[in-house]
Amino acid sequence: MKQTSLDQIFDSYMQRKAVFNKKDSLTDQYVPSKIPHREEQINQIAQTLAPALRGERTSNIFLFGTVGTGKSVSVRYVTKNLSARSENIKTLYINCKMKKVSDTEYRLLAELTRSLGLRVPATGLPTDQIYKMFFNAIDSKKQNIILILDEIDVLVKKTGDEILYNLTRINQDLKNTKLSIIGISNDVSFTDNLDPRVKSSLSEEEIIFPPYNATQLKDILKERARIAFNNGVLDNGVIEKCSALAAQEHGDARKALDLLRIAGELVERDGKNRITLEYVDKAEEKLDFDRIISVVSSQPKQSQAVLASIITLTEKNKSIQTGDIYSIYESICKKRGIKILTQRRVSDLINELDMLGIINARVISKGRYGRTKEIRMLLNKSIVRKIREILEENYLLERHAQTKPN
DNA sequence: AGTCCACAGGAAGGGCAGGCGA
DNA sequence: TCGCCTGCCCTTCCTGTGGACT
Repeated sequence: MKQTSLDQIFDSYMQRKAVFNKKDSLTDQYVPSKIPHREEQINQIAQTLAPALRGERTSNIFLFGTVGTGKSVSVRYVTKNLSARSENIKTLYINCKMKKVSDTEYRLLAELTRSLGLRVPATGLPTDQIYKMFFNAIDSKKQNIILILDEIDVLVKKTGDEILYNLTRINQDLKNTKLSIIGISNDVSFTDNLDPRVKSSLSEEEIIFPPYNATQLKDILKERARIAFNNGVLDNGVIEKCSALAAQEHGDARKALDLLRIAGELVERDGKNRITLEYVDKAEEKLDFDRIISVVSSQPKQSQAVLASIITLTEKNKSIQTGDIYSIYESICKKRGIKILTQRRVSDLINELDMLGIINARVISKGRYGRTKEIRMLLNKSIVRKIREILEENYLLERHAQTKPN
């Protein structure tokens, strides 16, 4: 791109009336000064944690609710205010879903210890040693520590509940520090499979976060939009539309905020200064598109090869089963010189693609003809086309002679 | 009622890379 | 450098299974 055109872009950007005033307030890191429709839950959390102000140990709390129901933000809201009142109250927040950061017992303890200012190697130490390090780090002075484990269900599903057992018993050995745990789970039935001892000590208090309805989402968006955008930017009905779309997704406030933010970004990019309903549609499309594309691009080669097989079969419009995928997968690997994994492993890779929401895999029985998984592509044609391009670039699929018209 | 298909998916363990202390 | 520890990816071996067919 030539220098002049860059200047033009920057100049015209600066000349335009800005869409955003404070974009941060539409992200999920932002802790607003009030959180509509969560007063009851916030009070409950605050009452449970209040004894920390007197240096007493507080009950462990378990928060349940689907994605975007305000669990994390409510907890952060309370702990932020609590920490402001006392220097001796420290909050450790960790999201257990962070791949390669906190999704195993070792990594979780390492990350926690690191957040306390110690240097910890990424691997290499025995778990009991890292446990000791963590223990010593938190027990170094008289204080209350509130440990927030977000998406705790992901951790337990992956590594078992032993770590929770250890953490919930740690208070017996701590001399100075009082530790309490706040577990946050998106999976409502999560505690059913926990060790009863862990369950009882972890859920001394249980708080449910029901999904927001469209009206509640509207209140939340109004409040945030007031801070986020400059006056007169929003067209009538934009907030309502974002709320309605997010309400369809199990009342997910995060999605509602994302829609609003991306709509604003798209408007800015087009050099306009009004967010219209049309831009909400575009934002929704972009949200889906971006998520899937980044997921697919970051998949390892083997997983992409499996996906390439599925796309090949989808294009043939046949019903797709594990065995079909495996034979196409084998031929792709042979052609490209990739190591061929066993069917057992490929079966797991198929399950992973299912978990990512790219495909739908359902176990079916064909009676005499065996049991298998029936696989369906979940994505629409434009996304599949884009994925195809990515796989072509990675030499996992042949280039189409020409793209078919729709 | 029994058989049998084509897998599903659990359990155990091998091999590797990254990292530690001695 | 060596022995030991970890997580991760993968294989091998295995048991389980829904329902069409005999």
